[in-house]
Amino acid sequence: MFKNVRVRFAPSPTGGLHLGGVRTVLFNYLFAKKYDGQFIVRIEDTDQKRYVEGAEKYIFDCLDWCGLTPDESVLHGGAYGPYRQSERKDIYRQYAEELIEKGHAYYAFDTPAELEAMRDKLKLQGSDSLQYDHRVRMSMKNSLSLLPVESETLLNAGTPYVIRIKINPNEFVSFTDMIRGDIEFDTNNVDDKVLLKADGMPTYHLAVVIDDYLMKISHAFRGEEWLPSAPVHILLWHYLFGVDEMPKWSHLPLILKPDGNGKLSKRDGDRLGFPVYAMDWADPVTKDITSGFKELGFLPEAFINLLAVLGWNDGTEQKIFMLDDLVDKFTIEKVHKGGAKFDFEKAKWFNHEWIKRLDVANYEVRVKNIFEAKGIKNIEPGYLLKVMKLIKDRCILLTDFYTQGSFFFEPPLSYDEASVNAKWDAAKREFFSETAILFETLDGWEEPIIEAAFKKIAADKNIKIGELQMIFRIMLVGSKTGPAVFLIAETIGREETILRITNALKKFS
RNA sequence: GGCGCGUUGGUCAAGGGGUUAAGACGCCUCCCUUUCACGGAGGAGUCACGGGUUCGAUUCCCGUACGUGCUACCA
Repeated sequence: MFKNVRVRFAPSPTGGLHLGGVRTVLFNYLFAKKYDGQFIVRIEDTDQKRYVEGAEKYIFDCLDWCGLTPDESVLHGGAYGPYRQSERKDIYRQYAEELIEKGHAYYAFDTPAELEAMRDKLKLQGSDSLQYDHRVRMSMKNSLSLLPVESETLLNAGTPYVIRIKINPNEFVSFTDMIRGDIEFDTNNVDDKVLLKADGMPTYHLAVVIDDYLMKISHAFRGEEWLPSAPVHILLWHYLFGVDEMPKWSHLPLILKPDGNGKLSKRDGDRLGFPVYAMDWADPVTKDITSGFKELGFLPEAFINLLAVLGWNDGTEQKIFMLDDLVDKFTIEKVHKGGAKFDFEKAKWFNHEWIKRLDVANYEVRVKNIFEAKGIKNIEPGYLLKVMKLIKDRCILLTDFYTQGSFFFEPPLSYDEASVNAKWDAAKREFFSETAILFETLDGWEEPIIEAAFKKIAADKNIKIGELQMIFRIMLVGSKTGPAVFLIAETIGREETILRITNALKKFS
C-alpha cells in the first residue's frame, strides 16, 4: 500500500530519553517496519545552549536496548546525511534566503530588549496576543518596515538578525492528521516564527521541513504538543516544495502524570518513585542521576509493550505484544486522540508477565550481574538457570531475583524466630537432629525422596507435618517464603541442607 | 487571556443510535498451597454536564464545564 515509507525521529541530545520520547520512536519504527520503509533518526542539536555532551550516545544506547535500531542515522549511515542538524547549517540558510527572495520571509533586527518592550506594550494595551505577527511587524525593526537601503546597511554592518516567516493574515491553513482527521488554522493566530536564529542555526520549524523534504520523509509521528505549530510547517511546505511532497503527519497523544494532570515529567518520576527515562541518565553538569527502566530491572520487551499499549491497542483483548507482533498489528486508526496517564503498577505487571513468559536464558546475564553486584560471585551457570526457573514466577523486576533467590547461594542471615518459637519444643528439636543424621545416608537427593523421608520420620514421631515444614523452611530460607521447601533442599544440595539444619539447631532455643 | 486538542469505572481501555457497556491493571472475597508467590473462581466500580436530532442516545450535532498543549532566537 505504501511504498518507500520513511519516518523520522528527532531526539534532541539535551539529556535523557523519557517515556514519551521512546513511544514516539516506537510508533515511527512500527510504521516504518510495517510498510518496509526506512527508519531514520536525525539529531536535532540546533540549540547550542541546551546541548549536552554524551547525550547523543545515550540516545542510541537506549534505542539499542529497546531494539529499535535505526536504518539510517549518524551511527548507521545512509543516503541522506549528514544527520546532525548542526552539520547542515548551510542548507538551511540557503532555503531561508530563498524564502526571503520569494517574499515569504524577512530579516528582523530587533534586539531581545526591543522584543520584550513590544510584548510589554501589547500587554498594556490589553491585547489578546503577544505575538510578533502581521499586526505589529511594521512597527518593528525588520526588512519589511525598513527601507531596502536601511536593511542593506544594517546587514553589511554585521548587525545581528534573525529570519522570520511572513504569515499573511486572513487565510486558512488546513491539513489532514492521520490520527485526528482534518485540522484547520486561522493564520490570524499564527505568528511570524523565527526560522533562522542569530547564531545561524535553524529553528525546529525550518529544519523539520527542509530535512523532511531532503530526506524524502513520507510519514512522521510526533507529540501532540507540536500541533499548534503545524500551520507554520504547512505554510513552509507550500512556499518551498509544494504540499504534495509533504509527509503525512500523526500527532500522538501525550503521556500524562499519574496523579493530577499534565504532561509526565522527570520530576514526577522523582516525586512518585518511578523512572521516567529509558536508561539511567547522568547529567554531566549537575552530576544528577535520573533513574531508568533498564537499571530498575525492566526487560526491554516489557518496556516496549507497555509503551505500545499506552494510547494504542489492536482492538482485541490481547495485552502482551512483542516487537514483531506490534509491527504486524500496528494501525494508525487504533491510535488514541486523548492523553493517557502513566500507571507504574501496570508497568510492573507487564514486566512480571514478560519475566514469566520469556525463557530465563534471555536475561540470565543481567541477573548474574545483579547477583555479582550484591557480592555473590563465582556462580555456576547451570545452577543460576535452575534457580531462576524456580523463582521467576515471583519476580516482578529483574532485581527481585536477588531478593527472592539469595538463599540459594548463601545461608540465611537471620531467622523468623517469632514463627519458630511459637511451635518449637523438645520433640521438634529431636526430630530435626535425627533428620539431619538420616539425610546423610539418604539414598538419593531428589525432592520426592527427601519429602518421603521427612514425612516418614514425622509420622513415626507423630508430629504434625505442617509445623515441621514451616520450621524446615525457616531453617533453609530464614523466612516463610519461597518455592516448595523440599525442592529448595534438593536444589541447595544435601550437604548444605544438613549444614543449615545443624546451624539453625544451634540458634533455636 | 488567545488559539489548538481532548473527555467511557481509580487507571489503561473495547464498543458504538436499541448491548446484561468487553477486557486488563489496581482493590476486595474465596479456592489452591499447612509459606509467599504463581494459578483458578467470583465481587465492587463507568459513558462529564445541558440542550437538541430521533420512536430511542453513551454513541450524531450544538453549547457548557473540565483537562491539557502551544502562545521563546526550546524542541
